[in-house]
Amino acid sequence: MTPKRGKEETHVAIASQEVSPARFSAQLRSHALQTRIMDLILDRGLDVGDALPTESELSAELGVGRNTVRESLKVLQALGVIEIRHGFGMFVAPNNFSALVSGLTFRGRLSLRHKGEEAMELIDVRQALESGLIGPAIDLLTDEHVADLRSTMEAMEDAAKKGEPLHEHDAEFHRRLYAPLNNELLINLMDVFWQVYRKIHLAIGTGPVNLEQQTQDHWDIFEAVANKDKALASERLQRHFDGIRLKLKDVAAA
Amino acid sequence: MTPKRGKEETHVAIASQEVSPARFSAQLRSHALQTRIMDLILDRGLDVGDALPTESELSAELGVGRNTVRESLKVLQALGVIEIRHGFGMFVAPNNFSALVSGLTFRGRLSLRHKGEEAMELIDVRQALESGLIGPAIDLLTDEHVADLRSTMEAMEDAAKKGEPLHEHDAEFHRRLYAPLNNELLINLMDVFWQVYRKIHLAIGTGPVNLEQQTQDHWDIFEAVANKDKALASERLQRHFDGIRLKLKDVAAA
DNA sequence: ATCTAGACATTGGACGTCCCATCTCCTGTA
DNA sequence: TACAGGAGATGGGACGTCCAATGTCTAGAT
Repeated sequence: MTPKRGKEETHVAIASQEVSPARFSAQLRSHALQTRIMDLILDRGLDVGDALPTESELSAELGVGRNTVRESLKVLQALGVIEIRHGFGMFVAPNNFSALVSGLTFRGRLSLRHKGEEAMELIDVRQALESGLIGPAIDLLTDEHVADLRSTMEAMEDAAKKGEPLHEHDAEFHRRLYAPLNNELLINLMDVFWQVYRKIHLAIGTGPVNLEQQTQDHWDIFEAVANKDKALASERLQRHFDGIRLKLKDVAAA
Repeated sequence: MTPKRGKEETHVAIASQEVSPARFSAQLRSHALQTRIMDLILDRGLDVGDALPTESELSAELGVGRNTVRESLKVLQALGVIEIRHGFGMFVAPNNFSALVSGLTFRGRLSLRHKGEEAMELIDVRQALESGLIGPAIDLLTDEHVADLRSTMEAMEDAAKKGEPLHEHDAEFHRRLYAPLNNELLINLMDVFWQVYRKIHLAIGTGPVNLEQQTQDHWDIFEAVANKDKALASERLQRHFDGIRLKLKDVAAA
């Protein structure tokens, strides 16, 4: 007999955060193991780039099977905590949020099947972050930063003239826009959002792209930033994202 | 390029952005497996709450061992993609960013050993997000939202008078502040940041807390929001985070 | 007829073992 | 001196086995 799963009456109330008295050990044990490994790293004073004990050593020290510890290690790798190199060892990873990309992308694609709400939410957050932080960034802007931005824009323009895709330059532009803030977390976050947005876009198929318009938008933003006109820069960024939002809506409708 | 942080020891140069041609299969195979599972979910049209195939079925369908598929499943669980319930099955998880908390917390604690920079960066991002988004939130604020906020504040005041910790009310206040935006991603993100901040704070030991002052800060913010005074609300939020930042610095110094 | 306790099937959790893949480092040879 | 190849170590993966948790179903009592 094949009990058809998954199409039954919706199992409601999955994952309510309340303390469901039932599954205490279920979820928590593996999580506890992950925590123990992270604590071990912190306790031993390991720093970024330092090597962790081998899988076997960890298995012995933590008193769990190697397969079990491997599962936790994979999770830690996915969370960007450690880096695993086949045949060499495991190391404390540098800051790296790329792990979040896949999870968020999945969410986005899942929601796109319905109304694409979540993809819009992503744009909203990006818009708030970028247009809100451009002011503080301009405060800290140096000539060097402006020069970097200009060279990025020139590269983007070159690519546009050649008809090449400019997403890499686009990402680089936004990244450098906030470099003055010297906030790695922010840069990583925005990078993640950017990549997720792009992956979702790829998954649903990109509409027609207007390379010249896209380049001009960025030049306009650059101009406002170079002139240290915070209000104008913020407004143009706002517009920039409005445009992205509209385009996404169009594509989703098709 | 991510800005280089301080120490540059000469041992293993791992994790450089270079695409080491060797590490293709190593890192990518497990990642590919995760992607295959996510694609399988999307292809079959599974939605939040629907059941996935069992571990054995997945193992057979994907042509990999059960242990291997389990590692990927654990990763997907950690990324908040699926929910695993012992003895029952695996299900597509609802939006849930709590998975990111542990990874970010680890990062924060790791950085606190040096200069606590990363914890500060976290505050910066929160500050930018909250003070930047309070305006749009006020635009969409209804009387009901205000009532919710007021009741949260009253609960906080009660707790303060009893000398109880108010972190839960604190979190609730900030959550409800942005409820009008109806942006789940944002709420989840801010929740994550809040929890990470709290965990880091716990880990390094909380300094003396002034319950009355804390409550008053929130009342001030509430007042500005209830009066729909965007500028004042934004400024008071800004100051609120400035206070948090100072306190964190004090604790880290001790 | 209804309710409850316990058996049962299903499913994930943990572990051990074996072998393969890949990396680094060292050694030997040209 | 330089290059190639092997040795050793380490992670990657696959089964197989047993354990534990959970939901369901049935038999018995009331």
